[in-house]
Amino acid sequence: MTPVFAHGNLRLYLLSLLAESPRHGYELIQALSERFGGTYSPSAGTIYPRLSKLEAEGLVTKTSDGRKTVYEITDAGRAELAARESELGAIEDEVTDSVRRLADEVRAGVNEAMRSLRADLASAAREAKRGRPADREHTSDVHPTPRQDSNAAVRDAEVVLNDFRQQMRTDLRSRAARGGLQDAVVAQLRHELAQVRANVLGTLK
Amino acid sequence: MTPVFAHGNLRLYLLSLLAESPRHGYELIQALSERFGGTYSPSAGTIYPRLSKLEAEGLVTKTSDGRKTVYEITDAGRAELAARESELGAIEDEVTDSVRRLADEVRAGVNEAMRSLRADLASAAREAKRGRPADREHTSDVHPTPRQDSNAAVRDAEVVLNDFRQQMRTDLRSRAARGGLQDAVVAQLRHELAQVRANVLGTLK
DNA sequence: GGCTAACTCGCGATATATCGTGTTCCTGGA
DNA sequence: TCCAGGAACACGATATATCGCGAGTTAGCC
Repeated sequence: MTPVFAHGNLRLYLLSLLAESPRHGYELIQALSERFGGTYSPSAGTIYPRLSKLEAEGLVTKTSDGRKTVYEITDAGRAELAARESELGAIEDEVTDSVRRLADEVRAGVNEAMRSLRADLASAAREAKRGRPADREHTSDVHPTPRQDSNAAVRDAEVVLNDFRQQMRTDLRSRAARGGLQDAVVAQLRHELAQVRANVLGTLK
Repeated sequence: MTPVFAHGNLRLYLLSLLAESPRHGYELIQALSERFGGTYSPSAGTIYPRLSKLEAEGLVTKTSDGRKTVYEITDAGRAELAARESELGAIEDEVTDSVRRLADEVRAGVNEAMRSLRADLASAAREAKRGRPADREHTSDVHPTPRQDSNAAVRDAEVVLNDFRQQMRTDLRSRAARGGLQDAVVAQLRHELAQVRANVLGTLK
């Protein structure tokens, strides 16, 4: 993965941010993210080691303040910054370019497309292990293209089933909370659901 | 945003993971992510408070080991888990459903589409300024108040509901796999379930 | 029995820090 | 002058912990 900041550039950029005002680490991450339209969010693993280094070099000072750690630029830091101010504009342009390229890659990426498929696979694996009849419906689908079109009906059915279960649960629970829930009701539910299943199975045949 | 784990479910699920083997917090996050096909990755802010709570309740123990903090289930934890083992299957299914729905939303989402645009806007602004250029499963409370009696029926009902859902799902999916599942069947299912609910509600009154 | 105030919970956001990998840069010796 | 080895660097992954919001649940009062 091509880094957004080239060798030494982040160091200088952090210094320029701290020249505006003292900040703590997380604020610097946010500031960077904001400056590049939310597209680039440097990870903590990028920022904190750099800040430690800057401190070791005497360009910033660290002040612990409760949960936060405020960093402040020193005179030496300001001097360093002044000496290399001309580089800053170029750095910003470079970063903007990198970030734009990254965004394009993400947009074209297939990354997100397989998520629901993977969820199905995981659940199928789990069901198989539990000894239930595994429903391997999607496992043969090699293509990342989601099966939602061909299976819209199945999906609808799942929503129907799930909603029903949620509602019944709420009903029964609130009933149990005030008064008791008789076993007879549960028996009735069991019976009626068995009936529903038989009916649907009949239609399918 | 609808939570993936319903009220109290994460607590139980974490316990079940720790029953398999002691783990540290980050491992639990990974384990959860793995179980749901990488689709659901609980944040640290979800896991650590829950672990602290479990520790305060005496269901797990915390052992600091260098950079890591290993959590281990206690006998009390195992007891709690055993008492509610029947709920685990339902929880897994629920989570799978939630996650699938979430994935569908993301897939349909426009989120990523504006990124590079925003990067452009941010850079333009900068140049201008530069002057030129699930439901509720719950129940086991924090306080070990034994009231299993009123809950036994609810538990039974939950098992009934879950089994039904599981079976119907398998039925419908295998049907969809060989031939098509007509919308009419889904409509029928919806209708019949509404009827069942009305009947049960009638009995409750 | 009904209502609501208090409490619990899931979770993203906030906050910090280290480690390992792959790359780039720089320096001293051939 | 060239180039090899090491230092410096950017960064994702690893690791932990707290805060506050919104939604769900319960307990207690009437």
